[in-house]
Amino acid sequence: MGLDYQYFEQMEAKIPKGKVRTRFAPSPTGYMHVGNLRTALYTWLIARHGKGTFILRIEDTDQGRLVEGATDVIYRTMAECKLDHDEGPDVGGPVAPYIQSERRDTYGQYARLLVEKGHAYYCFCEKNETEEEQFDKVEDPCRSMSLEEALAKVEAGEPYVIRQKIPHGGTTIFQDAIFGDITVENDTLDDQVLLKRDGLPTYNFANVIDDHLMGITHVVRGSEYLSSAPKYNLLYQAFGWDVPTYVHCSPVMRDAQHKMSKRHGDPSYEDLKAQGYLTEAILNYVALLGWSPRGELAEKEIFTLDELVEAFELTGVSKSPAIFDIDKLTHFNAIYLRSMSPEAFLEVAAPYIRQSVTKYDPALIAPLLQARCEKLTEIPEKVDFFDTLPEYSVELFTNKKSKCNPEVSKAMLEAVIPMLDGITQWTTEAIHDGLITLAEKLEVKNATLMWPVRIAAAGKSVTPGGAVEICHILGKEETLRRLKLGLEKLG
RNA sequence: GGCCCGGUGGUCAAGCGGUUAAGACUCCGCCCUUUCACGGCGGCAACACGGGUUCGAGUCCCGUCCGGGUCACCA
Repeated sequence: MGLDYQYFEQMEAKIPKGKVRTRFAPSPTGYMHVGNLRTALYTWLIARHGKGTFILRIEDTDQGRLVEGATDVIYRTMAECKLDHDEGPDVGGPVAPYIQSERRDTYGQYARLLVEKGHAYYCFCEKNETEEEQFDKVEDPCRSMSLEEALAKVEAGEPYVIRQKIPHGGTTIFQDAIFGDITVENDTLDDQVLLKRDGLPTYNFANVIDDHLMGITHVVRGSEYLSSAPKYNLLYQAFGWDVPTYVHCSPVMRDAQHKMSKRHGDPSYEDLKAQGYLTEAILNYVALLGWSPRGELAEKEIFTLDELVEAFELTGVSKSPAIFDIDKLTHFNAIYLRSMSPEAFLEVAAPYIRQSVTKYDPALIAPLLQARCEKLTEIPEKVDFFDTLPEYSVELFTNKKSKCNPEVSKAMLEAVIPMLDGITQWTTEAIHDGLITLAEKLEVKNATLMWPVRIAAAGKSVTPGGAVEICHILGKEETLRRLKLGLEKLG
């Protein structure tokens, strides 16, 4: 089983060089964590900021965890977020394939190359079944086995794994763009499994091989991998390869001690969308969870994707974990909602309006909502009174600030009904002018007249829009019907 | 337990030896007003602790405490 050196030369020859290349490498689990999304964003941002290449790679080496349709979620999310990739399983590229399960042979080749170089060895030990509380490092007997003996066992069909041979003694220093230089004693490192018994690589090994072979210049990942980084360095050194820039990001937390996780019911990107959040708002918020702009831009919070590309610098990435604050996301969402053009808002709001309104045109209702909702999902409840007047209590006619009580309200409605009945052109202007003029005539505050009208028209104490807008949308006939009903209620 | 990392208001955070320690969210007032919002103005609230170094320390060093990560043939 000699090694095919030409193979390695060919692989090396394909590696693109000279510009920034980053990769987002999710394992297909079926949903996008907020933390994952942020990693994807930062990775994409580094590539775009550096006018480089962004690659999508699928890490599916865990055969036991494959989920049907899971890669689709990744493609869809990336597309929705406009985090476009230049190379990947779907679009191809110079260093294809971009799915790890299709690169199986490569990992085996490189693992054996490493054995030959003396930096890895075959291990035939039985799987260590979860030894609890066993922290002590023990020397693997296979480490000192001769290569001839090991190869003979392999020939004989004995199952094996390939382990990294960590040097005894000495220290390894690795540099991280966020955390700086970190030094560790080699003796604290384990002889990591590189190639599993099933012939597939471990995550760590596959990463090193792929990142090198794909010419990745910046490796962005979660800080949970920080402690395995020295082993990566040793691997790069063993192969004689350049070490890429590491960018370790601290996790997005649900509270001070727990990472956000699907298990605990924390929302994924998809969940947030379903809760009425806009993609742009989610991205903007997530960008600022663990990164903040420097200098002049330090106070800026609202960023378009293009602005992020321009402003994003590694120096602004935080070392400490950040707690996800749904209230602040909600605030960002409200800002995005309000800043949309009326047409754009109508488009996103219409489906929600239609959930509870069928008799009236969403285009008339949407303008009342734009400044009044923080999430799209709040809409149906806010406008439910349009289709059907809810049951309501006469108590609603009492309002201190508007100087209203049932008695006053009754008088107001008695004056309003004939006035509205006389309007021929049912426009907001006509209704507004009619009511204002009437208030003047009756010598009452506008609020005193408006309050009972709105209550009778909507049957709710809090409504989007005021009396004028609501009456206008309801139409003359329905308005008069409701006001008369209110009057009856007031006896 | 070993090793690694982190620690500015409740939350996100700026700060790079000298500042009245920014800003945003939340919360609370006030103004605007046709309810509620929007908008405007104002307010509450922080350098984990102890030692150094220095004329001077949130900023540098050491220790303590607290939190996180990791120690898989999972990623």
